[in-house]
Amino acid sequence: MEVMNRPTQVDVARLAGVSRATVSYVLNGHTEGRVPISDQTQQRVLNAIEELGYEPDARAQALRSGSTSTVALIIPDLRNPHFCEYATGVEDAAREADYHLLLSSTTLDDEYEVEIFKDLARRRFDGLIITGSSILKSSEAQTILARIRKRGLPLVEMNEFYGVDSASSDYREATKEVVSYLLSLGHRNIGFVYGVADHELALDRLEPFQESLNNAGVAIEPDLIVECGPTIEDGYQTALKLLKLSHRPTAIIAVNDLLAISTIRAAGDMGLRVPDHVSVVGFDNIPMANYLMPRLTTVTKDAYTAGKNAFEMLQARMQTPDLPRQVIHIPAKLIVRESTGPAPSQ
Amino acid sequence: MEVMNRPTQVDVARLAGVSRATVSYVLNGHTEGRVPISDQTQQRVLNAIEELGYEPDARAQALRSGSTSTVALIIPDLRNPHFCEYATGVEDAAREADYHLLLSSTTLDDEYEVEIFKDLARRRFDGLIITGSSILKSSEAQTILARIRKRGLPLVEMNEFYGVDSASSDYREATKEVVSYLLSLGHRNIGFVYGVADHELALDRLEPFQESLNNAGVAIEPDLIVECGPTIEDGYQTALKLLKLSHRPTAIIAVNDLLAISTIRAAGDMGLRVPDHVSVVGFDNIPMANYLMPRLTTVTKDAYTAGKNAFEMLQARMQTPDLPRQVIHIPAKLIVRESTGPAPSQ
DNA sequence: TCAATGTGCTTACACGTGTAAGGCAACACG
DNA sequence: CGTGTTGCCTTACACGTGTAAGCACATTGA
Repeated sequence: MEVMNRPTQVDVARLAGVSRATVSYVLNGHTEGRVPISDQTQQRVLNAIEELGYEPDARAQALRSGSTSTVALIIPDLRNPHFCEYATGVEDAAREADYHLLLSSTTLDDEYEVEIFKDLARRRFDGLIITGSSILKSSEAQTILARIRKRGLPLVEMNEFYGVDSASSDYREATKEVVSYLLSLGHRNIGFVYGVADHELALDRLEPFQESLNNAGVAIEPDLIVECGPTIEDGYQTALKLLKLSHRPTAIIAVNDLLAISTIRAAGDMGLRVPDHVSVVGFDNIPMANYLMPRLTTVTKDAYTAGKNAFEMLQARMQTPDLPRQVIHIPAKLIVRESTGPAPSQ
Repeated sequence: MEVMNRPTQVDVARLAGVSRATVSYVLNGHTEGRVPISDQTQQRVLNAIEELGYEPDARAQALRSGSTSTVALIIPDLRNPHFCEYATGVEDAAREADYHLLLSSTTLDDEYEVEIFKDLARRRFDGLIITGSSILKSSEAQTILARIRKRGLPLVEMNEFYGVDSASSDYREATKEVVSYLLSLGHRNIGFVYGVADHELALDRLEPFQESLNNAGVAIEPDLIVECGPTIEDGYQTALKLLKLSHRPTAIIAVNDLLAISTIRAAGDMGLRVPDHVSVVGFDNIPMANYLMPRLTTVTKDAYTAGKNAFEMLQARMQTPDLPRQVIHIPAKLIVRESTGPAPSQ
């Protein structure tokens, strides 16, 4: 098949019998004040455009105007519905503002993270949203980030690791709420499934967890806190391990809903019912949490509006770069459903 | 904060005391054969690059070279794990080949679909992968698509609606397998939750379903086939409706796993146990299907490798545009787990 | 009648890059 | 000494666009 080059303004101009600049003016609607073009000529140009199926070249426009109408989004894992929610929020907001989304997922792979980030830096986009900030640990990535910031490129982060704009919703307060809720149900042996790609990423859950137990005078068993990978299977294996302990936990907190799902499954496979024998709490309130068996007790973080907020923030910064630092905290709170109940008397 | 323009080759050249072309040659490694550059000069250039933190401008490169190293992917819904799997496959393959991903989700909204598509057409990318082809129904979108194809832009579709390259995995055979499996378990009253954004999108499940029942001499009750929206909640409501029928189905097929999840939930809310009272089958085999309560009987479609395949196909086409039409069928087959069982004797 | 003001269009430059073609010195060979 | 040849670098064009500046002509006002 013959590859046919797409038409440019030159082609349109030739067909309409005018200069290329005229085409550009017609396209951009500068035909009123500054550079008047007669209705007749405009019509000829428009006809030619129609006939050739001309579409402006976004690359040339980007080069010329400096703006790409693209924002880049880096998320840790496309497979986690939570981040998809977030991405959807960003995308919808971006679409509304006529921006495109350049999406990269680091697929939770440290090796690639820096690579992706470096590669992304070569691209031109008008703004960048970073979620899982483990990317930024490598010194190489740090250098690039410093450059980006120096250049004044709008940057929004989901967590609050850098001094840039952030639409964050940390789970600190909510985690305390979770723990005191479980304590009030009589649980004293609480397991913690810490499945993350990067340790720092979920400290807002681990730290208040330990702190709350301390404050309540409950001893923290180190082997009840198990660090593992971020996949469903990781969560499953870890939960199995926890439930096989001699001092088996009566409640398990998983750092996200995905892991909570496989924790419930693990309990089931050991003949334990949720919540009768074990209570399970997740985080993120992914859309399906309310449709599972049992319905999942979890912590909201409206990822969709968080994503929307992040983009809007980015947009504000793009419009007025001199804005003071923006910070939004998105409130998170415990949602009690069916996966938690009183500690078994035993 | 002062917005600082990023350095260009001109800046590097000035600092290194050479011409801009020299910088370009050093950057592209043409220093051996065609345009030799002395080691000393190369070093000066590299130092200047380092000092300024120069990174080539992807826009200019794209304009100059004609290639954007970007492929666009349109998926119907970022919120459905199935499509996320697919997107992850595409992304991984793309990354490996040093391509970027411009991701658009139509968010299942007809109004936006055409808009997105038109908008995307203005962008330059080296290839396009389309999944849910309802986009292509509007005549406007058709025109654009025709142009794209005429221009010879590599195009891969997931379904097989257009005569282009396709990495499809239709569910026709697998659906027959599902029905005969359910029939063998004694089910005669089988419900069908048809939750899709676009009717055509799941005909590969509806048609063989009806056909198989016909062939088996089982009457098709029209009210057992319920069309609904694609969200979890849609599936939940629809399943409730089905289960409240006087001739309540003993098995329900949902067109995807997401809807199957909420179908199971609906059964639970009506006091029906799965699979004892009702059997449920989904499609797509999303990663969590094997971790649900009960584990979901579903139909595989390895979305991840499907995505990978789609990209590889696209790449083959990009490298050699004259390739004959490529078609891959990804095999799909029934996976029996825990959500199906013998029809209740009643 | 002649400058001043529109009107309608064109010519020309810039954005940052890749690369063909050309120039200039040094050196080898007859 | 004249004529390649080689090594190193520069000048110049092209990609497709937006827009400032300029040019030709008609119309107006004194």
